[in-house]
Amino acid sequence: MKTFNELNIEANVLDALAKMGFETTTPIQAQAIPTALEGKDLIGQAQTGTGKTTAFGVPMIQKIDPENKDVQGIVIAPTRELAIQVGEELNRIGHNKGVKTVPIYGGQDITRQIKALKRRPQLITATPGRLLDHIRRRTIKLQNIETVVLDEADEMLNMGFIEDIEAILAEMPQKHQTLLFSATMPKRIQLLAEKFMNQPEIVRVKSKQLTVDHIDQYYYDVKENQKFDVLCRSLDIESPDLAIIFGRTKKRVDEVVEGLLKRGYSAEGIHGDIPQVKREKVIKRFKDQATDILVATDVAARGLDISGVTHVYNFDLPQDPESYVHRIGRTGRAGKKGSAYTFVTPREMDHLKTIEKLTKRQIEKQSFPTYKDVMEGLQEGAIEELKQTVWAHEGDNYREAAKRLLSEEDAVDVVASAIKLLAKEPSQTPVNLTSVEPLRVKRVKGGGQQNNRGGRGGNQNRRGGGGGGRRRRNNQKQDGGNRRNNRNKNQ
DNA sequence: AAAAAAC
Repeated sequence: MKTFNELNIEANVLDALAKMGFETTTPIQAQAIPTALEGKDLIGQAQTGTGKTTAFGVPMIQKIDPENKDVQGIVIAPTRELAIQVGEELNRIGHNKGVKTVPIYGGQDITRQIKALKRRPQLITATPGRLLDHIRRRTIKLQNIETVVLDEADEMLNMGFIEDIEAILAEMPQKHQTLLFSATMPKRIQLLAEKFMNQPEIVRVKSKQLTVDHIDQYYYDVKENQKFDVLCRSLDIESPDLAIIFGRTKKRVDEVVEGLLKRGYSAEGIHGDIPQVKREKVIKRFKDQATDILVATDVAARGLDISGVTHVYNFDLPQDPESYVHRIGRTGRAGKKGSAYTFVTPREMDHLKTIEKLTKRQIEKQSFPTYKDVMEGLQEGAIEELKQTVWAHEGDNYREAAKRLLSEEDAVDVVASAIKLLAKEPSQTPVNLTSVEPLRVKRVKGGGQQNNRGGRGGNQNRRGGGGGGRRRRNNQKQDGGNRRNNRNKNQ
């Protein structure tokens, strides 16, 4: 494993990386940084969560002349949140060098962006449409662009941005370096590379490194109308620190949020019809752990890097098997462990098999969570919470109160009552979801998938038995109605 | 058919 020190990175960038806690490189970084530093065009076939942003950010920033106040680099990303996030990371990497990055995306007041651009950032991270808008308004000038990065190129293709991308690339007046990152390399992206790139070097992260080894994957075999109750039970048993729940449609997301709120969970939703300002607030609250549960469409499936996400739920199977990998990649980040639970209705079982083939991992069937499981889980959690507070009361006057109580009541009864008080019965408020969208799967001819993953097929069945209930509960509910709204952060 | 994205 290589460290950043070995890669000819200039001191102040290296220093910034160290401050960010980055020492050893990921495979894509080790391969892409030296190539990009040589000034070569590069195609990086790598997925989200592999350290891509640093892989292109370091060479991009190293190349910048901080005395020059023109825009010297542009990153194009498929979603607004991603543009924001990449911008934040570039700002950190470029901080010591005095390199400024401004995110440019739709849904935000354009005069505000023009003001930010007047402060002369050297880097811009953008979504395609708004970037094009600025280019045509001449509020972003391209004459000194040195580097262009296309992030998640295949996703931009899927979302129909390819014409915008081509229009942007065609506007570039002079020679520049182009770095293209894509999880898959469909024909259309290859053509784009041929047209706009100059003898690109191809860097591939091996298939095995693409898979998500530290994420435990499970599925629940459910009927459509059981999903919501199973979700709540699973949340009660698992007690995630932070969870993301993916739904298939915007309406679906709204309904799940509403249902969760009705039952006392702390949840917020995000999708493309939510006003941009609210979207950013929702993400911020979730990052700050002020909200425990984020319910989302695939707008949040790619690239979002939120630390502390312990659980991902696929409330609905994703249409596109690729999307499954991206969704579950929101957990288990930075080497931490994560769990992914997928709800599968009987007619969707074939689709699940397709996903298993793609990820080369078996997704383990999880037994239906019973009410008894939930109560056991809640009780265990309550016991855990009690245990954590036991020593805290040493020597204070609560001990005296406890002695008085124990002189009157049976000790076991007292503790049992305490557990019962803490292990609040889950809300049974009826919730009825109406937005059942049947899954439509593209028919694929003769197995000719367009995903050239370069690996063998077949499952690598890595975990045999141990199908039973595993439970880890850390945080516990507080009192009454807003039990999930207050979090017990201190151990 | 849905999702995302420029006004």
